[in-house]
Amino acid sequence: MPELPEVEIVRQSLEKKVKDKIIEKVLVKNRNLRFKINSKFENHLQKKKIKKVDRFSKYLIVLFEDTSGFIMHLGMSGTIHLYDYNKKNIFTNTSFYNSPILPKKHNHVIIQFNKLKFIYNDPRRFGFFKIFKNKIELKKNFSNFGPEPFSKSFSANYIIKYLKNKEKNIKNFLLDQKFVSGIGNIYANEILYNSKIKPNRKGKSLTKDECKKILLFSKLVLTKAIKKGGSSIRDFKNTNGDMGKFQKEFNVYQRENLNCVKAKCKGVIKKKIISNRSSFFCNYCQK
DNA sequence: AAGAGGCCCTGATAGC
DNA sequence: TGCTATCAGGGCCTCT
Repeated sequence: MPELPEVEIVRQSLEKKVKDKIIEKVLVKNRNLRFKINSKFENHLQKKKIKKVDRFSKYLIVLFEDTSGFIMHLGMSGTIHLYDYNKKNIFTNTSFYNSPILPKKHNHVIIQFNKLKFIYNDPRRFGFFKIFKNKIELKKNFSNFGPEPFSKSFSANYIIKYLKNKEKNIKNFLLDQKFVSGIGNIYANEILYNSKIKPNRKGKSLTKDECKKILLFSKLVLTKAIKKGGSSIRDFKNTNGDMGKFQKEFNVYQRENLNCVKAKCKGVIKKKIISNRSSFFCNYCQK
């Protein structure tokens, strides 16, 4: 599920539930996620009071009062489920619903608060948890990352300079977290559609004007997605509550062979695999 | 050294 | 209680 907008939605709703709560008990059922969960993980979390839930790129950052904490990544299939003992309901990062049904398989990490249970579920196990002792240790994790699209340092000049003389295609740059942090496959496709640039264009082939469009639409598409509650695709058919709504606004993603949504455009959305990821684009209005 | 491709893993779906 | 192939919102590692 998670690109930057989805992770931000999770962050907002998770923080409301766990802020100022004290961790009573931690149970790791399976340490073998993307990276093996540190053997000190349980002790590190024990009795800590949560000050804040932060986010960088697609990473959630749970901060304790003593400036230590842990990083969480949801990978491709990670979901968070919170069981509220008072309200007897469950919040997940994919939807809100009242049925007290929790997934049965793949519940790898359980964090117990007073009257609240946090469950991390991840079938594919591409997600991970990583503890940090202080701010410096936290920052180290992101030292190789490029700016987020909203950051001031993600500027037209930065993009122009970065893409100069580069052979790699622009789609891969948008997915490259060293270039820009937080964009994944859905939004890369949508940003390129809005910018009217074909995904296979080489970095060095982009004009200054096109670089400015990349800048503008990176911000715009992600902002709009956050406002819409992110994108919910697949696996939500059994739930009734709030889902993300941005999937209704996809212009190209998963729209293979459909007509371009742009008025008067005669184009058709094509699908092409670029670096093992599906790329969708209009064969007419994207140049 | 930049860039392409393989791979980690499970589950849903389409096609046979 | 069919089987098999393909694909999925990520990103690290290896090879050239």
